[in-house]
Amino acid sequence: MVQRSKAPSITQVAELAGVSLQTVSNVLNFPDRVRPETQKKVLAAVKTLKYSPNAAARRLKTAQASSIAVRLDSNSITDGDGRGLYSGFIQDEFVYQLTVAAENRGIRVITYTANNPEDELKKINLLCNSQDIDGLILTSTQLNDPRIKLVNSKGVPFITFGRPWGDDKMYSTQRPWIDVDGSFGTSLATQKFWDSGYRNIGYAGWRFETHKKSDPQNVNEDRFQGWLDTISKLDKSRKYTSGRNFSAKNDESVLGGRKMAAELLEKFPEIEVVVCASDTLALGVLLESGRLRKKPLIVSGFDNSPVSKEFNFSSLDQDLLEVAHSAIKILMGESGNQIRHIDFTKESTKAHVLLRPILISR
Amino acid sequence: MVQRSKAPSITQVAELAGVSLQTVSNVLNFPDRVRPETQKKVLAAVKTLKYSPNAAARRLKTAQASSIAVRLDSNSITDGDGRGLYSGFIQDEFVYQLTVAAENRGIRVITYTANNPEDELKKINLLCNSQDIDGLILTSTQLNDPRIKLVNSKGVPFITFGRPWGDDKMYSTQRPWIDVDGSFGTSLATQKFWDSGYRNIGYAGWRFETHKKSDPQNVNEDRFQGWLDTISKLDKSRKYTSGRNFSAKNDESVLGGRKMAAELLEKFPEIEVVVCASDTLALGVLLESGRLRKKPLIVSGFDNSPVSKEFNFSSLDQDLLEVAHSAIKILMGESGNQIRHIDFTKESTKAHVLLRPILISR
DNA sequence: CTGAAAGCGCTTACAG
DNA sequence: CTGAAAGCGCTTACAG
Repeated sequence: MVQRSKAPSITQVAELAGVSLQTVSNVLNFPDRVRPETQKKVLAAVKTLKYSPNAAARRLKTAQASSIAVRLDSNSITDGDGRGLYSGFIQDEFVYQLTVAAENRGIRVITYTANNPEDELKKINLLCNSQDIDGLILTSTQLNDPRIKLVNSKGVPFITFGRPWGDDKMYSTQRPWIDVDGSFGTSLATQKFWDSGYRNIGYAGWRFETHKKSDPQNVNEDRFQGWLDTISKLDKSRKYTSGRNFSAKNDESVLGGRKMAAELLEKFPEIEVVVCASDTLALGVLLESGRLRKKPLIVSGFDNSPVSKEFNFSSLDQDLLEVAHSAIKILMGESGNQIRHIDFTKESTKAHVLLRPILISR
Repeated sequence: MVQRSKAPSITQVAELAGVSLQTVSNVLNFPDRVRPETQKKVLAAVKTLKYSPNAAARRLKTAQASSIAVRLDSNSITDGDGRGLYSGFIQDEFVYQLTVAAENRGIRVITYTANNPEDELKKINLLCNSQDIDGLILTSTQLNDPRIKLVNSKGVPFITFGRPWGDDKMYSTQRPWIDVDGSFGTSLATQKFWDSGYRNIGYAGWRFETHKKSDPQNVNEDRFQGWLDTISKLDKSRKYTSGRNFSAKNDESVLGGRKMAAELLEKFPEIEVVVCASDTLALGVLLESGRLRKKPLIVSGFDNSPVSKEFNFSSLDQDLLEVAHSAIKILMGESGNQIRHIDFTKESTKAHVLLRPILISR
């Protein structure tokens, strides 16, 4: 069995190149300080020895972990309530793209898991205290999220993927976030269907509580609002103000979609198209309407997941590579390789990024 | 803005506790060496200061990264060919469970990505040379996988999730792996359906080339073989030897499943049940047979993904937590917190673990 | 059981 | 442009 060979150190590179440690370090970190011939010698030695700097030593000296952490969740559903066909699609794809974006800046991504919120606080605490990370990605944030308080107390830069709905400080630079504009998405789908000549465009989404605030207070409401505002504006012949016409709400499951299709077809037989809050719901509407009628309803979904591709319906695509790049920018600024507290008042980087989904027509 | 507070060091703990560094280190790493009263003092100081050892310093000194790496793939399909409804389910769930299992042993999981095989070699090379990891998880291995050669040359312990099909050294301790027994799975489903009284049990799977070797040479063939062997044994009334009776092969897509349902129903109208190679294929068979007949065919899928739950059909479940635990054992042995080269001839840990899926009946 | 000291492999002021 | 030296925060033989 091959034993792990002791990796070459900077000392060996210096010896082989016939220069001092300092020079080797300079060639690697500040090439400008060293004249070309010396650089060449050093680089040749680096190549010969297949040298890479020892990351632990560098981290110790620079006090920079050059790492960020992100939580991973299980996609295996344990209980009975539906979570759709591919609940983790966005999260998993985001983590993938985050790793891509981080690699581009020389940053490592460390994953962690949590059984419950307290467990997560412990894990984050350890990650920060051991100085394993100098930045954190938070997903699915709650109102008054205790994780934010913790991370702030540690002075570790963070960013949330998803707006902190309902938080007073939603637009404070203390609460940087990146999100995809759901309302814009459903509006876009509605408009496109209208432009294609359809006039009876319904909506199938998730349940939410009504309240008196003027702005949407969660994702469910946000996506619904995009459809409602747009169809109300386009179609003056009906009153959509109650929000009940042509729209239905149910669980995130194929069955939920099926139920809504049945409901909508019964109440509004003239309906032609249904804008849906998710690909799972869209599939439910598609299948059930195909069963009840000869010709299924036209549907659009959300996330452009494999489901929408396999069943060939339109869907709103979130550009997760761009989401990930934006997240990294908020942690590191426009360039450079350090995770740091960005001064959003002085730099061009924005603390809040709302990306627009695009409609993939099928 | 809260600046990142300088974390407490072992020196400060020692001062507060009124002991030497050495003693603090001992309390943390070898508690037995220190008497209880001293331990108490030290632990109190640790708590007061919220001290965690600096991971970089520990790594530098011990020359152990206490980290493993695993590749992440995108689940977003770029080209036209079907990859099913949830191609990444097993991989993503495995990475999640791997993180859980690693955390239990104090090991970090680092993710990386690769655009192509050469890129992956570069990434692995860097990870090893910078001593960021001391163990590696490899998925989707190829015949004569160059990654294995590379990692072996670095002397970094590794394990593959998935058997190295066709490799001469498949059962060598130089090639440790963990896998799920697909053949056993489809056999199990076939047997259960038979026991329930069904007699006309077909199979819908992926395409593969036939060859002259006696053993299956890939996953596709392995899953097919489980059905064929079992049904041949149970049903002496027919000849299944050609492997063509009651079985069909196609792409991993809903459409592929649909095509096979149509084909099987036409050729064998008496067919009642179809054992499928995946949940995606099972859904295709379910939907198409429901369209062609009043009563859809009974199907079973593979992976117990959300698809099988949403559409309520039976599926073969891989216990990925156990897969992950086995992977960690192969890298670290039965206990302890070091990633190392296990001497499989001397320890009870096995270099090859083939887990049995269980049938979730719905 | 406890302490003083060396050293892991880097980076970085500082001096030349 | 280059070199000798200090020090990051640990762990670990070694001496008491």
